[in-house]
Amino acid sequence: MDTAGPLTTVNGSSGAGDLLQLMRDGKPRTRAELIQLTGLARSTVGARVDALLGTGLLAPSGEAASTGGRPPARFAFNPDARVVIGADLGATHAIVALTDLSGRVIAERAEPLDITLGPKPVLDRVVRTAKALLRSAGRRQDELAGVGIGLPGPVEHSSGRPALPPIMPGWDDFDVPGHVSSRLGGCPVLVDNDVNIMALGEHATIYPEVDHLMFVKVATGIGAGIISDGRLTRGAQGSAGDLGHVAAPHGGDVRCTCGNVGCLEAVASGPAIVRSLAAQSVDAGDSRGLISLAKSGDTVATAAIRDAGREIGEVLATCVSLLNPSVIVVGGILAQAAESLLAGIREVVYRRSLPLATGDLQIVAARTGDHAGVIGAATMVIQHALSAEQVELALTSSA
Amino acid sequence: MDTAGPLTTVNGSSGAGDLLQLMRDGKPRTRAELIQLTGLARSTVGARVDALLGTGLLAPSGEAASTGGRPPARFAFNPDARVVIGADLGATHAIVALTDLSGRVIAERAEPLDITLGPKPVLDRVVRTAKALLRSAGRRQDELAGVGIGLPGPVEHSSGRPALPPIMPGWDDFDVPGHVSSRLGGCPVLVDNDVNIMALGEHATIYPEVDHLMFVKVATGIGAGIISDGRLTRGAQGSAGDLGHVAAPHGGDVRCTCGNVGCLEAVASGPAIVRSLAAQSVDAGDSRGLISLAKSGDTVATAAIRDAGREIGEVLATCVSLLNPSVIVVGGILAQAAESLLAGIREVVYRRSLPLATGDLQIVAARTGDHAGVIGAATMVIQHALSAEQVELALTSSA
DNA sequence: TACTTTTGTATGCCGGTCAAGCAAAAGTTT
DNA sequence: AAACTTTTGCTTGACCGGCATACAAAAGTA
Repeated sequence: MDTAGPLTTVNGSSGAGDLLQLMRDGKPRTRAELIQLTGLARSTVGARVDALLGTGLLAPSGEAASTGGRPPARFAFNPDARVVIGADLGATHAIVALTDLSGRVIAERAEPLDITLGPKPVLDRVVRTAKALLRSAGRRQDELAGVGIGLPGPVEHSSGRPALPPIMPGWDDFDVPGHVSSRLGGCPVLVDNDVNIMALGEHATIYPEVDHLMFVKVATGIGAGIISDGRLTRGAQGSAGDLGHVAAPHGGDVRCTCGNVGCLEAVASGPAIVRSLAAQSVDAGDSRGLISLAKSGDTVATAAIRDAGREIGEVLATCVSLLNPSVIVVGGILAQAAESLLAGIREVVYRRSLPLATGDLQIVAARTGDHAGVIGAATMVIQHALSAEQVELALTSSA
Repeated sequence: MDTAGPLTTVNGSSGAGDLLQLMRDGKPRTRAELIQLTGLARSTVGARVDALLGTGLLAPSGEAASTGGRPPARFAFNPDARVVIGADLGATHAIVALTDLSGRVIAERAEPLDITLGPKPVLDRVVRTAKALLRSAGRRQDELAGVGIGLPGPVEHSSGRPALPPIMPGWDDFDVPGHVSSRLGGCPVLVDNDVNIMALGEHATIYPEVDHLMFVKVATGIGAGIISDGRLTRGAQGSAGDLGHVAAPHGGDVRCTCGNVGCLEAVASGPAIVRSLAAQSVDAGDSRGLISLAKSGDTVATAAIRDAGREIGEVLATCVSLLNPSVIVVGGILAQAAESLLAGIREVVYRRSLPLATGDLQIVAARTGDHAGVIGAATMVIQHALSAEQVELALTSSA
């Protein structure tokens, strides 16, 4: 006899997470298609679909054409079931976005914010903005699946604590997830390096099929996020991808802020290019000014950017040989002068790398643009919240 | 043996593979300890232990001290349950070894073998040697868990076919596993690049706890095998780690066999060092001669090796920044002059890399020595054969 | 209205796991 | 030698997830 109190619904929800993974691509499917796709029994698929409909993660999506009988109902992943906050903190600005579960930005707010103010004031500001975004979108806090934060420095991802960040005084070892989570109803908070996050965002939204990708950010600093076998590579201390202080082949003995000489960042970053222009009596002001110059067709500026691209290309050629990626995405503010920068990079990489490695290597500009950071931060949270384990945990606890 | 009668033995073997993973460390344990460790019920653990005892993968290992009652029986992983063949093919030699399931070499045979003879004669020779080793060790062919083969060129690991190898004429796209497996009773045959295989071997046998490791082979060529997050990184076309034709910072315009100039291999490989000594009127002969010279204390030779180390170090510094490994293992014949080579490498890497990345970075010589290749090849097979899925598959099919 | 196809619901079966109990085995203590 | 302890083997009953099947209701087409 069934001693268990309430009528235990025919089937629990155990494998429902796996089914959701299939639906993540957004394509609507009928039950029959899911049976075909998973090889599960009809009753099992039915139960799991029901469970996912209950959470809202799956939603009806019209009917398919009838073949003479009752038309099958279609279901699709419902990105609006919950929302996510993605935050991209730079040295002097913060962008906070509210996205749906597909990483689409619903609302976004950018504001100047000096990261040197320290973690508490900065994060409190982010939290305030997040709450404002939620409110303006008419979403409740319990619809928030989580918060993703990108920081301009090394972060130990597993704990969410910055690790000796050079430009973030007061942030070292600060418990970012704890501080933010307690102010947003205890939702999950994930933190990572800004470059890793951009790599994640570009990979998930533009190149989901590509298993080996490098995202290179060229701005005030130079860094890379590495997707290898479809997963982000963080390295032993989480400092993987730190290309800024690699030796540039023609770095000479230009002094770098890190104390070393000839670093890539000292010859090919935004400020470095501005300096080299200054030496040629062209005053670009800052990176932004440099981009304006380049866009206006200034040949000295475009040549300087192309030279920087060549220098970066030399380093990337080594990276290509080492990692054999299929795609290199170039982002950061300098990528707004993509033609010149990419021309320099491509020129060197294709010359220096072996045919086997460059066979189907693409070198392209980032397509998520200014949003790269926030989209990536949101993507990190989405991947976590929509993972099979998390979904099943949510289902069993709500049942 | 159990007859497959109606009385289905209390418990099947489904989760037995997981339990074996716990025992892979070789430590003997009692049933009680396994219950504690896995959280499974006593009956379940008992059934799984029985199943594994049946395969021989687990074996009794004495008794533990009694605490007043019947002393508990101890069990340990039994590496002698089956054997593995590891083969390391170089340009001019072949080493074939018979190992147990812990990767320990039981018997080994090295013989000169010209790889340019083409796949069939070479592989047939390997098969013959493998059979001889099995016979001399008194092992039957059905005790063979599989064959691992390392080849001196790029290999598509998933299919086991060489991919446009530069020094292996006739091997391109040859079905190595098919050819070998059909001659050895259909056992699994896994193939990979020789450097990847050495990385695997050194990682599994010496640094099992390290999640991020680079193995750098310095010999006729220069290449690296990358372990990232505990897994081998092969890249999009399987050519990851190909450091030989990366630009060396002081490569100048030395012409390389690849057609490019200034490649690392053209200035820091064995033959390159021999050439540079020749220019100083020192005749080392070949790489082997060079090592003898260095071991005899020849200062010109050791200086040249150290210089090569510096050159390699420059490239590795970039790799360290990119991948942030905990350990760099240097192997290949040149590592036999480890003091000089490592001194050069360390000098540059520690100078050029950021403190965060070098914080706990070790740069060491390979410890598996000449066996690195065969042990790695065997390790690759062992990891496959002892994976949870494979073990359970074997259990269910034998039941 | 008759036919077809999808869907919901109920039921029995199977295999894996757990919890509990009992008896045998193999020690230690008195 | 007898009593006690602890491990181990074996059995039973229960639960759970998933499968297969059956049947009826729903929602179309012919």
